Amino acid sequence: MYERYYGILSHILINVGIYGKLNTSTVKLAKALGSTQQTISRKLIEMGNLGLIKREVNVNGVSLQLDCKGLNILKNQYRIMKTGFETRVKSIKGEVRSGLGEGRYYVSLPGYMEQFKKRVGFKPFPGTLNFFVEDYERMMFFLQNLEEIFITGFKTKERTYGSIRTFKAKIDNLKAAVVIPERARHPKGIFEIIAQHNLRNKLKLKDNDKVVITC
Amino acid sequence: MYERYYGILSHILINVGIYGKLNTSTVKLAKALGSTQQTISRKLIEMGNLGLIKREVNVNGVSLQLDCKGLNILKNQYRIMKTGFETRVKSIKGEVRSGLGEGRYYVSLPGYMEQFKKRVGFKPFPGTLNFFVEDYERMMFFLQNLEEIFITGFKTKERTYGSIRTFKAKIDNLKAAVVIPERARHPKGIFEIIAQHNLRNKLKLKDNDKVVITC
DNA sequence: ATTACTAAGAGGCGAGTAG
DNA sequence: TCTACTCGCCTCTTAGTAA
Repeated sequence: MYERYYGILSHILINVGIYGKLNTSTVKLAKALGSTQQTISRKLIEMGNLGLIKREVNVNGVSLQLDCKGLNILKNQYRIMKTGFETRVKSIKGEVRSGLGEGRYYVSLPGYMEQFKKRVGFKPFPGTLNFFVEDYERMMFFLQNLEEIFITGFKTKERTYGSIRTFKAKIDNLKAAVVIPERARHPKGIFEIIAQHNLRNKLKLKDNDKVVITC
Repeated sequence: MYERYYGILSHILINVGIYGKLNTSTVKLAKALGSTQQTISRKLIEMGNLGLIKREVNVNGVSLQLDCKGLNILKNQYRIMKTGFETRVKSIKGEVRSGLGEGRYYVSLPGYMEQFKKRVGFKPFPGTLNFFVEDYERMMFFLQNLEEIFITGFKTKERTYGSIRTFKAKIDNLKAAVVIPERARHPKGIFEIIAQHNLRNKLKLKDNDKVVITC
């Protein structure tokens, strides 16, 4: 609902804020928004009738101001986006799981290992610790908080290896990184983490033990 | 451009953030967004083709993830709104001007005066100081920073008096308020400010003197 | 220069339905 | 169930043009 008016509403907002009157013309607006004079003219009339904007026509063009309803539409949209972008999850709880040993194989490949060493800040132990996170959505917002390092894929004569999304994190205050291979299919909620040492030994972890990953 | 996809894009963002995969179905999405299964299905295909989302169809429904382009669209829109809503202008420069004495008349009306006393925190001197602001847009963002008090209009036997947007501010560290009558037509950039005392006397101001209004 | 009407064509929407 | 196609309807867009 009202999405078709977002362009004009935001244009007013960014130019004169929530209280100001924007003196412009349908031609200028059309150019700014990649539309036509006729379409803008019609939309402004509609928006006026809907109570989204206050609109005054004068000899130089039109004077536009956000009206309550239009302002609320923008505010709601802003609130949604703010939640999405600014939600800060500082830590996440997981349970240790056994993987299939694939992580060990991939991490140990020089094509990945060299990039980890150079860009993540440690030479990873050739193996991954798998863990399960109950609240997948929360995990995603946790990842948004972490510094992302993009490990690029590579090719050998035999096959292609995909890229790996890598997020710097900490486990028990040890430097670590959550790794999400572009192509790998884990069951939902299963993630992998790498660190300089064998985490199972170093932290004395066994399956189903609780772990906390932090920023 | 792409406004028609904002609903779906924001829905993904708020549910699983910028990295997550959202497991849903076209029916669920349609209900959540007030649309129909067919329309959502078609839009998802379009969005996939446009590179806005990564889309996987499975037996339970669809799995959706923001793709670079879709994420950038959201980020741009967010940036625009953030600028519009969060721009913080702490002070504004103006030059003293002479008004037409209307301010004096209106402020002194009991219908307004009582509200000022009760809600703005001082009994205003019956007169306004007019000032001119070069950067109208900046002034609007300055106003956004101030506490707004809405002074409602009233009727007498003779006529109707409109409402006055009132913003608490300071001039030379004195409590004051910028007043913008709903109906009054000032030339662009001309504003009025009220305070407990006669500002022209108290601050020894004459026309064209510089003043600074602060939060 | 403006805004905005008209009319025709483009394109989105959703009921029905296949797979 | 699910997705997604077809097709009729209707809305939106835009060129032309009036005021």
